[in-house]
Order: sequence, then C-alpha cells, then structure tokens
Amino acid sequence: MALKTIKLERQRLADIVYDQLLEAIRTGAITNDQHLVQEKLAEQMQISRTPVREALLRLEQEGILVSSSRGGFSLYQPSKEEVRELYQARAAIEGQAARIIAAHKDAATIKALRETVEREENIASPSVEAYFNANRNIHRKFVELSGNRYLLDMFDNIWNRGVSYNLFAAIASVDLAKSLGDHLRLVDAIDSGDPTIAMEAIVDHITHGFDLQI
Amino acid sequence: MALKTIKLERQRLADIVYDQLLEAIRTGAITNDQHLVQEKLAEQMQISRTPVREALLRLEQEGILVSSSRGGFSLYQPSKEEVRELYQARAAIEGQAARIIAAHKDAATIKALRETVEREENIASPSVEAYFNANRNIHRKFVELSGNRYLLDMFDNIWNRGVSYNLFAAIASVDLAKSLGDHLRLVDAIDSGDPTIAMEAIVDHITHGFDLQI
DNA sequence: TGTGTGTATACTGTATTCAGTATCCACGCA
DNA sequence: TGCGTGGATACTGAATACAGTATACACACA
Repeated sequence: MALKTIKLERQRLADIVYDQLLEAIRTGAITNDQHLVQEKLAEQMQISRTPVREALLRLEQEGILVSSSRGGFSLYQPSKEEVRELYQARAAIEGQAARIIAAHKDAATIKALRETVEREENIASPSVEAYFNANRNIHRKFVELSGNRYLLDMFDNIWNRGVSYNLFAAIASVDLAKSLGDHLRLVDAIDSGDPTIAMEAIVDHITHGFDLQI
Repeated sequence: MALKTIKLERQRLADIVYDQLLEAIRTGAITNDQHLVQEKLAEQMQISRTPVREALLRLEQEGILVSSSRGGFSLYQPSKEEVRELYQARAAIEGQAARIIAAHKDAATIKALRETVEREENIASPSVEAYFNANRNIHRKFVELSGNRYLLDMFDNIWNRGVSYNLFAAIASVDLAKSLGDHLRLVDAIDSGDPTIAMEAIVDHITHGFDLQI
C-alpha cells in the first residue's frame, strides 16, 4: 500500500502568467512597441483579469514593465546610465560571491564551477540565444555556489531587468574562444583562495562586459 | 488665474495598505505570534479584500511575510544562518557603494555624508527606536550617495527583511559614542579616495555588526 | 474509550461586476 | 477654419460573489 502523495503544488494562475510573460519577453514574442492590456491578455489565456493583473503588477514592481499613462503596460527601456548602474550592481553581487567562494576554499565547489564553465561554453550551434543562455548560466552558477540565497535573488532580479534586451550578452563583439578563456580565468582567480584577487577579477570581467556593451 | 494642479497622485489602496502594514511591523503593532487574514484586515481598514491581498502578496514576495499552511500570513523569522547571509548581502551592497563614492572623490558628497553621520548620531533621547532609525539612516545615506538606484533598491529590500526584529540595530551592546566614532571613521576611509580601503572599512564594520548581533 | 466519519469553519484564489478617469474624435458654432 | 464641448472608447482599481480546500470538532459506533 505505497501510495504516493499527490503533489498538488497549489500553483497559482498568477505565477503561471508571470512565467509565461517573462518567457515571452525573453524570446522576443513581446516587443517594446506593443503594450499589454489586462483584458486582452486575460482573453488570450482564457482566464479572468485578476491573475493577469497580479502578474503584471509584479513585473512592474520588478522594473521589467512600466505602466503607460494612457493605460496598459509596456517594456521598460533602461537608459544608458541605468545600464551602467545595473553593471555596477552586478559587480557588487558577483564580486561578493567570488569573495565568499574564494574564502571558502572548497575543492568541490571550484570543481563544479570549472565544469559548469566548460559545459556551458561548449555550445554546439552558436546562436545568439545559446550564447546568451550560456553566459547567464555561468554567471548565475558563480552566485549560486556562494550559497547566499539573497545574493542569488538579487542576481536574478538584476538579470531580469535586462531580459528584454539580452542586455548582458554583449553578443555582437564577442569571441567565443576568448570568452571561454575569460571565464576559466575567473575560476582560476577564485581558486587562488585570495578573496581580493577573486573579487577584482570578476569585477574587471563585468566592467569589461559593460565596455563592450557600449 | 493661477490654479494649482490637483496633485492626484492616483495612489492605489494597495500601496497604502502596504505602507501601513510595514509600519505596523516596524513599530511592533504586528508581532510574530499573530497571523494576518485578508478578510479581517480588510474589515479593519474598511476596504475590500482585493488591495489587502495585493499588499500581503507583495510583502510575501519580499520575504517579510510567509503564508502559513493553515491560511493567513505571519512574519517570517529568518534563521541565524539567514541573518548571516543578510549581513553578507549588505556587505556586498554597501561595500560597492563605498567603492563608488571613494572613486568619485567628490567633496560635496563626502561633506553630505559627514553631516548625516553627525546629525543622526546626535540623538536627543536615546531610545532603542531612535538609535535604530539613526543607524538605518546613516547606512542608507551611504548607498544613496553612491547614486546607484539599484543598489539603493536592494539595500531597502534587505533592510526590510529584518524590520520586524530591528535586525541590524545591534541595540543591546551598542555604545553610542563608540558608534559615532565608527561611522565617522567610515567616512574617513571613503575620504581617503582609495576604493579598496573604503570598501574594506565598511565591510569590516558590517561584519562587526553581525558579530555583535550573535 | 477510542476511532473514524460528517459537518462546520476559516481561509484562499479566481471570476465577475461596478465605478471611475484619461484619451480620442466628431460635431456645432464663432 | 479653429476651438470648445460632449460623448464614445479603452483602460484601470476596487468591490463583490463564487467555488474550492484544509483544519477543527463533534458525534456515532465498535
């Protein structure tokens, strides 16, 4: 009589809507010239306005959408100055993550990091999308392995703000082989065990990414 | 015919509810043994459940409340490990803010900082509440003067998570005169113009705060 | 007396309805 | 033709109604 517990999850519609919208923004299904209206979205998804509204407000609160004065929401377009600040914020988060990992000096963590970089950089078909994801996964792994849930939260938050632009990809001018080298060098810097060296390395890397962006 | 524009503000009830709840948590009107129910709150405030619900969900998303399995929300109580991570996250944010200000080397900024410290530390009646606010204002000013809105956002977010505990106050063991010296020394470190020195100083200060907390 | 079942209670999430405001456009009038 | 006024339209925010689920509790029965 070994019945499995029914994993009900009790998932809210609002969460599903939220995920779908974020995904649509990421894939470019929602572009910055269209504006999102609660009623229309609700009709498309065949649900009521309530959960749609909740998801939209959450996206607004996170700085991904803005409510236009004449009604409806549209993608927020950060100014160049704001992009700079986002990079600075990333440097704060990822720099601290690097410090933590370096100070921790745990061989398994370093190994996991190195493997992630090698796996993600080994892209079969180097599309823009693929590169974007790989870059994100690598950087996210750094923060994840710091073991600090708040840093990870903030990382996701920052990254999402740029999701509609593939902001942090620096696609145009990137050289995959060089990128691989860069990321592996970051791992080496962390592996040195010196928190300051680790931090400086990752901060430089991010700053360099910003320069490419501009 | 100089009529003033009617500042409509178009403020949403949900925002008002959010602020009120946060304030109630801060002042201790809401304690961690009671659980908040949408309907009850709505009745107390003489409004419908909709905006109350919205505010509660937002507080949940920000990690201030948790929804209990048997219904209702209650204050989230971070574990000791989580408090440690919160301090680490603060170090990331404020450390970066210090780097930025130090690198900027702007006399007016330094002056504003020093004035804030002196004003806030000059507490007339040194109550716990007063000390808590002063400490928060000082630290927030550091981040604010970095000019990075995302760092400031994240600072507020972190701080709010501890609001129900006056988490970052380290009240019991604090010596006001010493605290003043500490904060002024931070300003000096920033004033040195060396980003690394500035950062180290503030990171140490926060780490020390955590040690007192424990 | 202990165990299981039915029912009340306490909540939530979602749908629907209502009321208001900003924007746009057409039409009347100087 | 230009300007102001009066709807119509397009939205939102808030209130209410509805349906479902988890917990608590009382009561029947072995």
